[in-house]
Amino acid sequence: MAKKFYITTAIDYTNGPPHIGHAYEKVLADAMARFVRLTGREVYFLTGLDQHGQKVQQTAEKAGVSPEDYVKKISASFPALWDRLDVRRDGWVETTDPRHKRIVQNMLQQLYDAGQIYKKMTSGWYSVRQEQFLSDKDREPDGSWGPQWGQVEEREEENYYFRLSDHAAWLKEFLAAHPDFVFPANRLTQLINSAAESGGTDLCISRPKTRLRWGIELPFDSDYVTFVWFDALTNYISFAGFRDPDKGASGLPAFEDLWPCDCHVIGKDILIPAHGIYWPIMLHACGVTDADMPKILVHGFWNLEGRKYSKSESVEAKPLRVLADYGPNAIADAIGADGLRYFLLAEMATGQDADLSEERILLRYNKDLADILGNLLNRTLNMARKYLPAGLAASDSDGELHQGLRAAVAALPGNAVEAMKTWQIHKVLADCIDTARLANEFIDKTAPFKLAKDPANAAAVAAIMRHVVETLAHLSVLISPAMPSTAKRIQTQLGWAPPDRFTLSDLKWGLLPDGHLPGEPQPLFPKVLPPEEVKK
RNA sequence: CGCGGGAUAGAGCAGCCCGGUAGCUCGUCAGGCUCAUAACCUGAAGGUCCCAGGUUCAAAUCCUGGUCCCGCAACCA
Repeated sequence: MAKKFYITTAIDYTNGPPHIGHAYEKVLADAMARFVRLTGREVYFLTGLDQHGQKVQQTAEKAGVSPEDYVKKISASFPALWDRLDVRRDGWVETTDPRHKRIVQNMLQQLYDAGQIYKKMTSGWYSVRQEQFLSDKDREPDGSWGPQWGQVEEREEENYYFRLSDHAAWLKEFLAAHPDFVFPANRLTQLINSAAESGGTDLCISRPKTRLRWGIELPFDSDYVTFVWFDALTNYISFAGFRDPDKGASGLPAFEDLWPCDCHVIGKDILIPAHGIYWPIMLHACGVTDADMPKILVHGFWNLEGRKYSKSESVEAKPLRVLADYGPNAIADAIGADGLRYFLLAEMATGQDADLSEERILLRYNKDLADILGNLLNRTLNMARKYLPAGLAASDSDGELHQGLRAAVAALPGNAVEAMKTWQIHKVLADCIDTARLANEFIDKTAPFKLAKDPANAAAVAAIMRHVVETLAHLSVLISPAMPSTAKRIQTQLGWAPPDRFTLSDLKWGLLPDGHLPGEPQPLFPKVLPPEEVKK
């Protein structure tokens, strides 16, 4: 079998319900996966949850429940949201999964046997109240420990360390030789600089069970668990079927069909050091070759209303008029799952930061989706049914405006493929909306609603309607990675659907046959207006 | 001189790599249209492209210096 396109997201930490950043990353990866499928390639999309760790243990204790029960409860809210948002995953990660635990222990044992893991005593400042060691970052500006830490004392602790330093030189060479390891390029630069400064430090990979019991036990010392690095990063490989002892029976995919991963979709906060330094070195130390290293796409962050509000002393946060809050569920309540997907994907240039504000959310939805795209479909179907009761008809009527629209539509698939080489999905969407604008202009300028008054213009009207309906059919396919259910709704109304195994290269003028009768128009995106604007 | 990003019309952004009339969306103003979700289409006003130098026939774009904003800095998500 040909290698599938293997795409993953960061796994979400289950110490709270999902927020907009979680949703963006999953929607982005899902749209990428759908786009690649549309080009005809098989895809495996993996996402899931990081359930271990100190914060979960502490939060659970505070709530008076076991970590197992707490995780179970919080974990459910993630897949529920992904279902709602049409995030179609092929595999699902839960780090408490015994199949995962087995591989983590296998890798740790291998590295231990190879002398890559050793035990060392270190000392540091420990907060008794928070049950954690503190770093200099936790100090107050004057160097003291803040009152939130309670009593702070110097403590000694023995832990296991991974010989990161052995591989620092390899990593530098690897990064220099593989500029496509990280996208966008500026993130790679940052990583290379960061790797160049690194060197001597090894990575602490354990916690004594006295302090943290909620994790995967070290296979060579039952008094310790491993945490975050070997626990979470390894999901990309364990759930891809790496060293699967029950191949075929485990329910995991065949590793050779997936690896190396084509794209780890992650946020900019976890590139350095986790995904850019630890992860490739872990893989390298376990014997993964340079040619089999994964690739990484780094996306930006959503800032809440320009982040100015939290800083300025005038704390007057803008009151929300339509949204209950800025959580993904509240936004989807207002503008639908595809409305949210569209906003997230269109508003953020992949890799950059963007602002989250109610104003922008409503603008994107009401303008792009309702006025431009939705209204285009609506007016088109109304006219088609009125003027072409016998369905689409052949016509040799043509003109510059017709040619212009055809040329714009014909350019869409190629432009989309080009833009998606660097995952610029916002460009694909902007292109689609621009084409819908052009179709609106085409209608206004050719004025079929005037021509239709005289039966002598039948051929001209037929040509115009054919052009707009074809345009809409093309657009429905091109927006489908970003808005899968909207694509289906458009196609239902058009009375057309792409046949099985339809790919982008099949997207050519002439999708709809003569005699085709478009369906009933239904508003795709009802306007969502703030209360004071509904007045009339 | 720790690293990286940003500064372009009232707002949000593109253009910068590969110099050549400063562009898009929203908002504002005026007009058109009526098939359509009070939607659509056309036109206008609005900018010292952060500052100061330099290179050039020509700089938003290239070079140097500076200012301000944001993020990250390798033992704990």
